[in-house]
This record gives sequence, structure tokens and C-alpha cells, in this order.
Amino acid sequence: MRILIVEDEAGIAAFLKQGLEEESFAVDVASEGKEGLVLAQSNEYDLLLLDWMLPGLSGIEICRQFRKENQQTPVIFLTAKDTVDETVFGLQSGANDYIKKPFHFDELLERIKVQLRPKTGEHAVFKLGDITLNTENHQVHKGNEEIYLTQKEFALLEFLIRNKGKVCRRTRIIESVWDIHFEYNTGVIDVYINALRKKLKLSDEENYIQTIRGVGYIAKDI
Amino acid sequence: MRILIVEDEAGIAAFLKQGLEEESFAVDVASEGKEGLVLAQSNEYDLLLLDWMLPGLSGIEICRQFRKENQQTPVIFLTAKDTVDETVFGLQSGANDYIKKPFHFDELLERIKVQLRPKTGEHAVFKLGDITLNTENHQVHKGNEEIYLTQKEFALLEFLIRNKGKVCRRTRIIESVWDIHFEYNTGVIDVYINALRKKLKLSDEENYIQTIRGVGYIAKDI
DNA sequence: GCAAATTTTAAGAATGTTCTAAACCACTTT
DNA sequence: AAAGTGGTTTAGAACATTCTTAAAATTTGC
Repeated sequence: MRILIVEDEAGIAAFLKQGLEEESFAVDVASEGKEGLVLAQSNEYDLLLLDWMLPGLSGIEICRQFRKENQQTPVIFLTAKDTVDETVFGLQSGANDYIKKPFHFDELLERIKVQLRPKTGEHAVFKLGDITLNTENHQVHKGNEEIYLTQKEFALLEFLIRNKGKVCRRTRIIESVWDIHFEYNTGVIDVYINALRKKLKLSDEENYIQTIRGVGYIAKDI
Repeated sequence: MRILIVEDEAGIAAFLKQGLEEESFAVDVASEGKEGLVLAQSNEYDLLLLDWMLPGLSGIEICRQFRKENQQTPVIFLTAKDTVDETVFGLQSGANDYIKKPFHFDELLERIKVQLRPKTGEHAVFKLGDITLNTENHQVHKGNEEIYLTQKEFALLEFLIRNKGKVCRRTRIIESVWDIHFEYNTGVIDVYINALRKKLKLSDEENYIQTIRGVGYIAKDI
């Protein structure tokens, strides 16, 4: 998650940057209004933190300009101003929230998280080593690379990951993934395991899906 | 737009109710925690205004209970409490905003509008690659060229772009764009996707709308 | 009420997925 | 070391989904 801070007071900016980086956000800082707008326009941030009073271009101007082109990215104002009129004005200009200085970092952090909630979503994301599987989105990533899996491949991987660390017997796999409840005598599972290992580029070192001879398979983070 | 106020101080409740009704919201009031929760659960409100301190069930408890069943509806807390911990606590429990008494009605109103913005479908310009979609004037451009889309084509593209980066399952599409909530067995989506790709002149390089076989479609900037 | 445009249905073509079968490989047992 | 057991890999046949087109049904505008 990437955040842009536009704040002229170097101390506050540094404090925020450090705090947010500790929360594992990627943070850019602009100390001046125009610079901030250019950065906001040329990069894809997930959230903007704007100071109200800025040299060059005011925070509210940045917000207005920015909103003309981009509706989605949430904007939070930081400000010492404490009059109602200006709060209202800020929210009307397209901001999503407004926090008055002095504020506590924890409160700011929670307000940021509230704004990012739709993005981070409470998707069911499963992990196996550096592989992530998102059931809501039906997407699989290895590192940053997206890996396209077919329905069955996806279902099999999901089953293995859901049972991570447990041995999955072939009969359980064929029941859960293929919905076959009688005697099974095909080699489908093997074929699909092979396809998964290939697509996920599993090697001897990254042997996330291991074979248990005579029993089945097991998914492990190693 | 329907709002539920849960507030035990009759004066404040009446003041809010009147003010919001003048802004043409439909307003219900509960003066007690349990009553508030029951109302919230049994009706479809667009927003909840909860007092922190309540007889019966506290605002935070209402929020928690309510969030268990209903993810979307925004919740704003009204409170005299002014400690950081409790603000943070409130936001963590699933609230979307938090306003401290005494507040000015105008500020509350703007914060309510901010929360309702996604619902009221604030007019906006969305982007997908070099395609822009403007919901206000119902126009679509690719580069500088204006591209005429019919209602349905536009609605479908808007849905895909609003969910940019997420896989859109066919059932979700047919529900949101066609408003069909039962089993679907037609090929309309395919036909419209085809029309979009044709009108937008999408090629293999500019494959902004991708097919996820067996699942649906996904819009990507690539 | 008619003409034009839009939306939906339907059907064959194109493409992608799933599964079977058979050859190949690796480890175990005798 | 040979035979046996079980896993891996490959190719392609059978199957399913999606694309494309055209025509039918519906809606919209005059």
C-alpha cells in the first residue's frame, strides 16, 4: 500500500513517514503543494495525506485538482485549522476524512485503515511459501507474478493449502475436489499435481507440494 | 436515504432528526441500545449514527453485533469521549467515522455525505488504460476519440472498471448490471463483452478486459 | 404507429479444459 | 539385478465454455 504525504513541516513529515513505514506502507513525501499534485497525478497511490496549509498550492486545491481526474483514491486532510466552516469545506472538496492537529498517530493510523478497508478487503487469502491464493478473486500469485490456473487446478491447490501441513490422501482429494465418492482408479490427481508444480515452478528447494508415497500429497511452507 | 439514530438524550436526538429530515433523509430514532440493534437488524438503513454511551447496550456493542451480519452499512459514532484509545477502539470495532461532541451539525452532515458517497454514486471519471469513462455525462473516450456506448454496454463497462483488478464473476455481473437474481443461463454477458471489445478496439496488446474461463471477466490496466 | 436503435436469444465456430491412457522413471522388495 | 509398485509426464480424445454472428424481440424516439 502506497501513501503520499504532502506536508511542509519537515518534522511532522518525517515522523509520519517513519510511523507509516513501520506499518509497512510505502511512503513518499512532498514538502510543497505543486510537487505533491504532480506526484499524486503521476503515481498510483492508495491514499493521500494532505496538509491544509501548504506553500505553493493549498491542500484543498490539490484535492480538487486531483479529484477531477481520480475519484477513487481516498484523501485525508491533516490540519491545525479548527473552524467548522473549513472542515465542511474540506469534506466537500472531495476529501474522505479530516483529522485535526495535534493528533495521535494511532488515531491517524486507524483512520487510514478505515479508508483502505475496501481495498485491503477481508478476502480469504491463503498462503503457501511465497504463493498466495485469493478465493474471492480466483487469483494466484507467486511473488509478484500472477499465475493463471484453471478451475480444477485452482480447486486442487485450494484444497492442499487449506490442509497445509496435513497429509492429503488421494481418496480425500478425489472426494473434495472431484466430488467422486466411489472407488477411484484414475491418474487425474497426479496429472493435476504435475500441472500445478509446473505452473508454480516448484523446484527441489521450493518443494511446497510434496509426495507421500502410497498415501497422497502434502502442502508445506518448508 | 434512510438513517438510524441511536441516542438516549432526547434533545440531541430530536435536533438531529429534524436537521437530517430537512436534508431529506428518512430518519428513525431509537433511545435505547437493544432497541437500536433490533431496528438496525430488521431494516435496511443506509447509515447508522450511534451514541457511544447508551442504556442497555453500548454503541460499540451495537456496532460489533451489527458488523457480524452486515458488512457494508456505514457507522458513525457520536461521542463525548475524547481519549485516543477510545477513538481507536471505536474505529477498530468496525465504525467508519467518529465525531466528538460537541459538534456542529454541518460537519456531521458532511461526514454523513462522505460515507454515503459510494451509494449515491457520486459522478466520477474512471480510467482503464487509455480509456476514460465519465458517469456524469455518460461518455467514454479512448485516447481522444469519443466512443458511443449503449446503456447496457456502458453499465457493463462501468461495473468492470469499478471493480478494476478484481475478477468479476458472471453471477455478480448479471446481478449488478442486469438485476437478475436467479439462475442464469443466457449468453448476454458474452455478447456484450464482445461488443465492448469491438467498440473499444481491444487487441491482444491492449487486452484490458480479460476472460477468466469458468469464472468471469477482469478489467486490468495491464 | 412506424422506424430505428437496443437488447436478447440462439446456434455454429473457435478455443480452452479435463480426463484417459500409455510410456517412462524411481524407489522397494525379493 | 529383476520384478513389482507407485509416481511422473506426455499426447490427444472427449468435453465444456466462450466467441461471433445473425436474426428475433423489445424498447425508444419521432
